[in-house]
Amino acid sequence: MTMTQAKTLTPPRIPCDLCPLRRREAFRDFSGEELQFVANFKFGEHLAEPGTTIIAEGQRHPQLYTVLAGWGFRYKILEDGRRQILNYLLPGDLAGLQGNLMSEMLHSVEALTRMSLCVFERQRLTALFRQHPSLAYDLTWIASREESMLDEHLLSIGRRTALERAAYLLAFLDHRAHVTGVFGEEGPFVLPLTQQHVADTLGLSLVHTNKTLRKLLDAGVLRWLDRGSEVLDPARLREIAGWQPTKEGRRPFI
Amino acid sequence: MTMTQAKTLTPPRIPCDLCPLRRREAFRDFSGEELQFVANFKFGEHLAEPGTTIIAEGQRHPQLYTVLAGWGFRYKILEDGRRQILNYLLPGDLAGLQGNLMSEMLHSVEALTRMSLCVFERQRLTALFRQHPSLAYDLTWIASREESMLDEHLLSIGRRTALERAAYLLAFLDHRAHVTGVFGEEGPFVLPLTQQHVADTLGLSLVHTNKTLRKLLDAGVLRWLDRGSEVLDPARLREIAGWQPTKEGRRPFI
DNA sequence: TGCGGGCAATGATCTACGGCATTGCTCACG
DNA sequence: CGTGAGCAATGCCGTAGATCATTGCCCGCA
Repeated sequence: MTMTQAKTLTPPRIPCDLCPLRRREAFRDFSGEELQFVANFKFGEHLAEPGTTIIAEGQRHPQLYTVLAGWGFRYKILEDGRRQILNYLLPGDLAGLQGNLMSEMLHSVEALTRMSLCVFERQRLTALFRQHPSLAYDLTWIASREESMLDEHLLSIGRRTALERAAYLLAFLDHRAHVTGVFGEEGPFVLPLTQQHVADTLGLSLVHTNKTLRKLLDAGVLRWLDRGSEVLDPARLREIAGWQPTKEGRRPFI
Repeated sequence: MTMTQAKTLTPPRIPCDLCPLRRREAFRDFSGEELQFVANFKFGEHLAEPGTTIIAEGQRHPQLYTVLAGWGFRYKILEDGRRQILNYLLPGDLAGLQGNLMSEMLHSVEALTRMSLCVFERQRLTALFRQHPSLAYDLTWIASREESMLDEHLLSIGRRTALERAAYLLAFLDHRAHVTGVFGEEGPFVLPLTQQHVADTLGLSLVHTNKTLRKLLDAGVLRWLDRGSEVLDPARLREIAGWQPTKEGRRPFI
C-alpha cells in the first residue's frame, strides 16, 4: 500500500466548539443547542493527502464530509478516460450530498492539497431532519448553493470563449478561496491547480489551456508558479470573464 | 399587453388528493398527514403559455413551483445575449429552489409548451421544515437530484463531442419524458424543442447543431418535426452518447 | 550520478465548429 | 391575398481549439 492511498479516519480531535470554521467571518455560527447536536453527529475526522481519492464514483459511501481545511475537487469520467472537473471543494463545503441521497455516488472526489475533513454518517441524516429543522434547512440551503455554482459553470463552459472561461475559473476560485479563508491569514494566495486541472475544468485541451493562460500571464493579471497560480489583478480578471462575485452574507455549514 | 405575457394565478383547482402526479408510477405517494399539510401549503395554480417567462433572473421571487404538466427550461444569459440552457423542467420538478433560498433568482425559467404549475410560498418553507421532516428530506433529495443532473450536463458539454452531446441530450430528455409521463398515455412522443433550444443547451452554434442533428436523422435514430423531434431508436441513441439512464425507484415530489 | 516521471512551454498541422448568407416552408395577421 | 416572422436546411470560408511531437526543468529515487 502506497502512501497516497492511506486512509486515515481518526475519532474527533478538534471538538466542534473549537471548530476553526466557526470563527471565520464568512460562516454563520451555531446556536448552543445546534452545536451540541452537531458535535454528537460528528463521527470522526479524515485526513487526505494530495492526489488521494476521497469518494469514488459508483460506490456506496456511507459518509458525508465537511471540508475543514484544504482544497479538493469533484469530477466525473467518461469510459474512455475523458475527465470533467465539476467543482472545487473548499472549507465549509459539504461533500457527498450530491447525487441520490442514499445510493451509489455519481461522481468522485479527490484531494488537491492536504485536506482535513469532518466525517458524518449518512444514516443519521434522518435524525437531523427530525430533531433540527434549522440544520435541515441549512443543508438544503447548501445544496441549492452548490446548484447555483454548477449553473454558473455550465454557463461558462457552454457559452464563454476559452479566455473568458479561464478568467472566470480563476476569478471564481480566487474569490472563494479568500472568502472561505483557505489561504490562511498571510498567504501565499496560491490556487493549487495544475494546468491539467484547469483544462479538465474548462473542457479544453491541455495545450490550448496553456496557450490561453499564457495570454493572462502576458497581460500581467496572473502569475504561474509550479503547480499553482496567483491572481495579481482580480478586478481585471473579472472584467475579462464578464463575471462578478455575488455578495453573500454569512453562510451556514454543518 | 400581449397574450404571451399574460399571467394567470388561480386558486387551487385541482385538490391535492386528486393530483395527477400521485397516480403516476414514477412518483412516491404522500402519507395522509403529509397530503393534508401539502394541500394547505399549496397557494394556487399557475398556467403558463409557451414562450412565457415564469421566473426572471435578478428578481426576487416569493414563489416556488412544482410542475404539474408541460415542459419548461431554466437558463442564464451573458450580458451580450449568449444564452445557456441549464436544464429542463418536467412534471414533478421543482422550480425556484435553485439559487440562494430566499434572495434574488440567479436564473430564468421559461415555458416550452403550455404548462401548469402548482404554486407555493417560499416563506412557508420554514414551517414545512419544522412540521414535516419527511417532506424537508424530500426537498433536499430533490435538490440533490437536480445537482446530479447538472453534473451530467457539465460532463457532457465539457467532454463530449457535438454528436455525442446531441445524442446525450435527446436520450436524456426522451427518457425523462417517458418516466415522468409528460407525453400522456398514447403519445405522440415529441420532444418540443427547436434547434435553437438544442444549440443553447449543448453550447453549440445553431448551424452546427443543425448539421449534427442531420447525422442523427440520417442514421435513422431520430425524426425531426416542426418545432420538435421524436426519438426512433433510444438504444442506439444512448449508445452514441455513451450514456445510460440510471434506474431509480419512485421519487418524491412536493 | 544517472534515470524516469510530473509539470510546463511551444511549434506545426489538422479539423471541428463558428459566422455569414441565402433559400424555402409554414403559419399568423392585416 | 400579400407580407413578415419563426423555423429549418445548406454552402462557403475563417478560426478557435484539438492533436501530435519535442524540449526543458525540477525533483525523488535507484
